[in-house]
Amino acid sequence: MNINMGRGKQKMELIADEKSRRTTFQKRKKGLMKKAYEFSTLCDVDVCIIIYGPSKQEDEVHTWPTDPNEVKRIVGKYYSITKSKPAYNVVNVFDIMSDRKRRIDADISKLRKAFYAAKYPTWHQSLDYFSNYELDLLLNRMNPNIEALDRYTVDKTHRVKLNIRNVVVVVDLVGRSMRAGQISNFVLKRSLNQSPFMVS
Amino acid sequence: MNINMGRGKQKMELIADEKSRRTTFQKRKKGLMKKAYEFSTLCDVDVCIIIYGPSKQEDEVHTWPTDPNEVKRIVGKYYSITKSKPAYNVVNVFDIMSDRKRRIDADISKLRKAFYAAKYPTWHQSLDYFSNYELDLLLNRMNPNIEALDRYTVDKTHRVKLNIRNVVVVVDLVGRSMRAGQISNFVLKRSLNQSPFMVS
DNA sequence: CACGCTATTTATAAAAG
DNA sequence: TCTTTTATAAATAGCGT
Repeated sequence: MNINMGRGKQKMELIADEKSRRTTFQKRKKGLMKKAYEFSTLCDVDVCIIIYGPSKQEDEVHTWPTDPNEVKRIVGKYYSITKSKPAYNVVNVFDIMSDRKRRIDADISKLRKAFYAAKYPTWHQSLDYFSNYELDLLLNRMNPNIEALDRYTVDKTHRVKLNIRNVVVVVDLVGRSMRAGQISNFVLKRSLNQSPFMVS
Repeated sequence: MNINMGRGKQKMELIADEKSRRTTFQKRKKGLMKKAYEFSTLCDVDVCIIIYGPSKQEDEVHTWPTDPNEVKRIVGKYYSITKSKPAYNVVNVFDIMSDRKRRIDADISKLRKAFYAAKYPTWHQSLDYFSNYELDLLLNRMNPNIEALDRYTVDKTHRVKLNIRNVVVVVDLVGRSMRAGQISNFVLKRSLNQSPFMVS
């Protein structure tokens, strides 16, 4: 056996050698994950780490926690915290929408039935968090029935309009029992690199 | 001086004593951040850490990188990677929308002018990333002029519809020169805990 | 390339100031 | 309560199998 030497401190800069860079990536990724786990356990705090592998492979993403739902939850919390304070001119939806609501109610009712009939009971839950990920799932679930749904909505004031340029529009017409101020929930998702898709 | 002892390994479980838990939180947070920095530097990878403080204070969120835009960028990447594969029935927007586009074009043109006149040049940039955070900023900027904008959109097919139940709808009518397939960009943001707001 | 090994450097729990 | 110190545990870079 040789005498080991030269494992000293290294400069804090990009590791030039690709081989050792990959090795270091693996080791330190593991270390970071472990630290996150310990930190979370010892102090009982929400921690989330997202790491991208050095390759261009899209599937090379590593997270802690592993569960995408947890990642989403923690990230969502971040967004709700860091968002700028709304400075809206608040309009009383209840009053202004009242007559429009009446006009739309009948249609909504039909739509709601149609949608429930389509058996997407998880939708409500999905909407409880702002989540690009979940909206995607939702969209995928909806898609087979969008045409049918659309037949109900064509030419209605509240219809789904369109999706252009990687902007996908989804309309939640389930309506949540249409309590005051709840006409319908519009959920739109803009995602990059997405195929053109349209609800006409 | 006393002889130091008892700094040994500790059980991997919640630290009962609040005082030392807080101390550990600070120390390990710092350590984790440092690790993330080193990792990112040595291996040139995107890393993002989000940590919530143990208190209930909403502003107790710590991230690495510190820059919210970086956090947003990295998180956005995560979403675009983990999203389920779209299984859309792709419709050729160019064809189907062509005549509707013609009808709408004139209005869009007016709207675009109105909007540019309102001097929100940053909007385009904002739209380059899916970002709850940025959409908030955008919405806040738009708000003072939404009424004016709305006057143009009332009763148009492409008007902003409404926001109910913490779902905020924003319409980008800038139109990006209305190239084929680009009617307009609809941007909707659903954010929790937000005041009722409506564009009627 | 995936594992061990070990010299060193780091991180950090607890004590001290 | 904060800051610094110190003993110990962990992490890990370079090497070998």
